[in-house]
Amino acid sequence: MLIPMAASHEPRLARVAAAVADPARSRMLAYLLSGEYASAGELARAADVTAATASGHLARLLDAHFVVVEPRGRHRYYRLADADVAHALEALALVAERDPHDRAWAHPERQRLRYARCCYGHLAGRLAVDVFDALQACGGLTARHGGYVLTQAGCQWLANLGLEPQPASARRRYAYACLDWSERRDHLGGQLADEFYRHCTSRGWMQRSVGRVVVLTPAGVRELLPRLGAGALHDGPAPLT
Amino acid sequence: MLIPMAASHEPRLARVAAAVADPARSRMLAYLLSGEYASAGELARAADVTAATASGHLARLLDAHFVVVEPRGRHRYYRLADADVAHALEALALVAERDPHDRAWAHPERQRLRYARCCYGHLAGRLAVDVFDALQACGGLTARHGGYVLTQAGCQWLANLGLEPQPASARRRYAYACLDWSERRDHLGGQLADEFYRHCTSRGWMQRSVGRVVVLTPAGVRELLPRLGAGALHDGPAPLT
DNA sequence: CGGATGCTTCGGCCCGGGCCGAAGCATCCG
DNA sequence: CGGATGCTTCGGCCCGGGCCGAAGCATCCG
Repeated sequence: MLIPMAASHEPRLARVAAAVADPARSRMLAYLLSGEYASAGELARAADVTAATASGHLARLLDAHFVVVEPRGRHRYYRLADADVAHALEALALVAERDPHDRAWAHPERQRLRYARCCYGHLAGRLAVDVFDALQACGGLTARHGGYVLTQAGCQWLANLGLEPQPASARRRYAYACLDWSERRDHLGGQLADEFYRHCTSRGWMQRSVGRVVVLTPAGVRELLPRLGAGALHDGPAPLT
Repeated sequence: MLIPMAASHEPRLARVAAAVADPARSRMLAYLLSGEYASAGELARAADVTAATASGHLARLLDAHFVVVEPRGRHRYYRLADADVAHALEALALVAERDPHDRAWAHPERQRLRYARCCYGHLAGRLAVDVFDALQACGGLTARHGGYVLTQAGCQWLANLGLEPQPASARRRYAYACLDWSERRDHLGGQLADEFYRHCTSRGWMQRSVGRVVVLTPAGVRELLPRLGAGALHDGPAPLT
């Protein structure tokens, strides 16, 4: 009332929430959140409804711009529309899991997802937050037009890990803070973060597992973790699958 | 299906989303998001429903642990339950506002809220993110048991602003990354952040306005902004109310 | 080319939950 | 103490939208 934005703004908020506020749709969205993409039939099974019902729900999720679809022959593959949607879902899930706080995260699959996962070509999760923290703690990054650039100290820190970053491409953002939904913290995104992730996998420090899960290898535990400040060593899940 | 967590986890996600997925409730929540706390009658007016209807909705929001209530005589004052709830609402609002991207933020009230506001005793918003960035860029913080401690460089940076921080209290967290919903970035929370905010207000660099809004004074523009890296100077709203 | 497969559209059923007015209860205030 | 105020509880109305089976359409594959 006092704040005029409220009147025009809130119906949209309700409409967006309504897209999630159904057991079948929420199961579909959770499935996509862990899994990346899925066909309509796969989502129908995940939501435990008939294909007809699933189709209606998917039309609604498309309409709300929660998912996008790519037809491939007689299949239609759905995935979450963008990082904002994934973030909103995870923020809601955090509220949902608040009370029995450890229960849901305690599931091994979800715990691994929380520790390290892929996020649009770069690393996300607890491990990625630790990397970002370590890079910032040594003064390795300075803010520059809405993102970051590496300082001398930052280059040195990466060189110690054997990574010599490419020059910044003109076509994409070099480095920016990307919200980490599971940690409620930032990690690094952009060209530099992609290079870092590729470096880690090519050195065999981590490898892609099912869905978006990334697992740390023994080599990663030995060679990467010690570089990441005091908190990083302790409480990841068992690094081997 | 593949991921067993889905089956047990998602109904709760739907239940939480359902708490928001109603025009009247979403208007109430948005009102509390900007405004801090409100009586049942005030929320009924904000949601444009009768007191009876509002009472039902508020019971439901209480049940979902979205709000908490404090009775004060014949009034009952409601506020959002915690920062997780505020964050989830704002994450949903960002999805809702995605398409006509600048429209909602363009409202002056909301723009000021986005630039600087109070968040449980410390500063939040774009300005707070800039402060956090500046402190990290100079290597002023090191990660320590899930939070941060000041380095020598950090103490120096604060001393340049005239702030000599108190020793850490045993009873609360000293400094931690607090998710900034409007910026999708972190800012600093905890004892240190509270001291920083009090210092800024006592120096007259900023002052509390309506609701949670904090406005920067000309003194703040002159004495605080120049310390905050290159990005901070440019695009805040007009600092004077 | 024709059956199988994947998905959507259409109709019709049903129910959770949003709405209000009236009544009830507690607090406040003159 | 008694009327006014703030809020909730109770009943009863109504409708949006979730569900499925059947039918329809496109693609695939032998």
